[in-house]
Amino acid sequence: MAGMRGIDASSADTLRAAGMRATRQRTALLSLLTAAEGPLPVEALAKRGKGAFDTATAYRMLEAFQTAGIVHRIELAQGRALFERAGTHHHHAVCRSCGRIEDVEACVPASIDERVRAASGFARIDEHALEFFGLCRSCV
Amino acid sequence: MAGMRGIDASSADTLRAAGMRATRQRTALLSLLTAAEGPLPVEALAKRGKGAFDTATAYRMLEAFQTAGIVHRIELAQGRALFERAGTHHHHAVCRSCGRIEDVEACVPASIDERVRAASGFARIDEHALEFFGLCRSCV
DNA sequence: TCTGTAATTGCAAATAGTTCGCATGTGCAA
DNA sequence: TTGCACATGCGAACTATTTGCAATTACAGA
Repeated sequence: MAGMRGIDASSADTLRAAGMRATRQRTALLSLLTAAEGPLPVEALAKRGKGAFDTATAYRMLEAFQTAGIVHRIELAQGRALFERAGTHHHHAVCRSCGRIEDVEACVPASIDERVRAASGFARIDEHALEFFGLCRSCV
Repeated sequence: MAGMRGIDASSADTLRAAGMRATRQRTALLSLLTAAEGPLPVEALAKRGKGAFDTATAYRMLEAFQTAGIVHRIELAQGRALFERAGTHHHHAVCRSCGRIEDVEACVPASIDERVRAASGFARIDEHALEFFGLCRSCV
């Protein structure tokens, strides 16, 4: 792997490919998101970042990532946004008791976006989110 | 309509049927929600309530309504919760530009909740939410 | 490789939505 | 009609997120 400058090389490349500067903070944040096992709140990202970036900066970076389409923001926890690396289309199951979030493969027919567009007053529908709520095994 | 004590009679009945006191504030809030054309933030409910109830109280009432299953809370606007009268199962289309929210009839097959439960680590799935994102006609 | 410059960051202060404590008020069962 | 547990209003406290601004830094071009 000649030329690899570390585990963050691909994150830096992704950033530059998206037209944004590959700063130390952004590279660290994107690496964390890529390695994450699920959606995380900024608080958790900051903790995992071990001081590599400031919280306010994290929010700014995440907004930029969102705009670039490399990160998704979801609002499942009450009052706190969660962020996850974009790429694989999937949905979530949320435990009402402990808040645990699990990725879910199940999805709606691909044609549904178009069907909704036609039936609604919308000019275009380019994304959908599907969430399931219930109780995980640990919460009986 | 003998015996009807006003337009809020049914709201009061709904409250008592749910085992909660039919206070002036609760009756007013539930009437507003029932008459609403879509999900509303607490701010809008308070404004429509014209001083009939306090904002802090509105949050408390809405939490009680949620627990009783007569109101749904959704998190579509960034940072502010929206509330709507429960009853008809439906979903939402959200305009990324102006934030407009429209009800949508489209849904997933009824069997999907069970399928997700079986495939996931969840003991039970009793609800799902489906949101569509795009641009409404007014936002081109 | 060095440099200029515009983009980015850190810190601290400001917002905004939501929640809480507590004294007062009130629905409703008896 | 009355008692009292439950509800409400007010203000203060919280929490997540955003913003202003000066200092720092990535990286295109020399």
